[in-house]
Amino acid sequence: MGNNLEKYTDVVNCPVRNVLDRFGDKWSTLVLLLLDEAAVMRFNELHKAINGISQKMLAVTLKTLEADGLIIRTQYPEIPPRVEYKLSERGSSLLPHIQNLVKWANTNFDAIEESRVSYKR
Amino acid sequence: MGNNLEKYTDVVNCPVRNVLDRFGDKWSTLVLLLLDEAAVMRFNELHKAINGISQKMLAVTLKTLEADGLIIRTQYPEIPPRVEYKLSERGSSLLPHIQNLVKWANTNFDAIEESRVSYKR
DNA sequence: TTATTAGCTTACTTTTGGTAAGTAAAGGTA
DNA sequence: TACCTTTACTTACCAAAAGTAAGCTAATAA
Repeated sequence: MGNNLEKYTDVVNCPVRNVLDRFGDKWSTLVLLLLDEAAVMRFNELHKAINGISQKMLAVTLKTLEADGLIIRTQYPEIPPRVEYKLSERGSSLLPHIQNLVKWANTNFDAIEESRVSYKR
Repeated sequence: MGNNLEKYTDVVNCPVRNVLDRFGDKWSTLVLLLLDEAAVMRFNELHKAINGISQKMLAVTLKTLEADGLIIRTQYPEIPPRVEYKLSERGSSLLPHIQNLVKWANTNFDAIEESRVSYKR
């Protein structure tokens, strides 16, 4: 009863779940990785850089990342509008962990693919 | 053109995306964390431990984790059946990275919640 | 008049997750 | 004999979430 499994099993109120869900989606980590390399990027730059994302999903992704304080949005009062996105400190502190997952995924990709193929047979 | 953004932007063929998608779902990390603590667990133990998962989703989750070689399924020829799940070496090698994300989520949870609230206003 | 930028809106499709029921096999109970 | 239990699932169906494509907006410059 008093063990530490409890902290995972209450899915609804779990802080971890609550946070990880936000960048466990299809695009968020991609945006974070790109901003880590590019310092600042504009909306259309990101849109061109991420092959296959729609404008709507990019807008939604940027908005939730901003709401969570992981990226900073700077808007310039110009016409046509100019908006720049960059990592916040909080976002930068998350990035090493994502990079580690990326490294893990890269080193284990081939073996996992093999497992998947042989699992089907 | 020869920069290293390319390795992220081709979403369809991206090995990272391909791998991370598999445990970026609703339940997989939860199962991995539980197996890390418990060494071995049976189907119904997991079902009881994870508040809110359906039998179907647990079965699907365990199957894909097994297909990727992250967990090992051992079946005993008894009636009623007994099936035990445990982490594989590959699964164990992934776990520290997940734990790091969990730690990050826990330390940043309060601040992120605040950001979310003030973002709405 | 058209292009530009950073979106928003609408309608639609796809993917994911959830519910409820059923199945198998052997043994125990009435 | 009929039926109830347990375990580890599978199946059929349904709802919700995520994603897509296309069109709309603003103000200005070419």
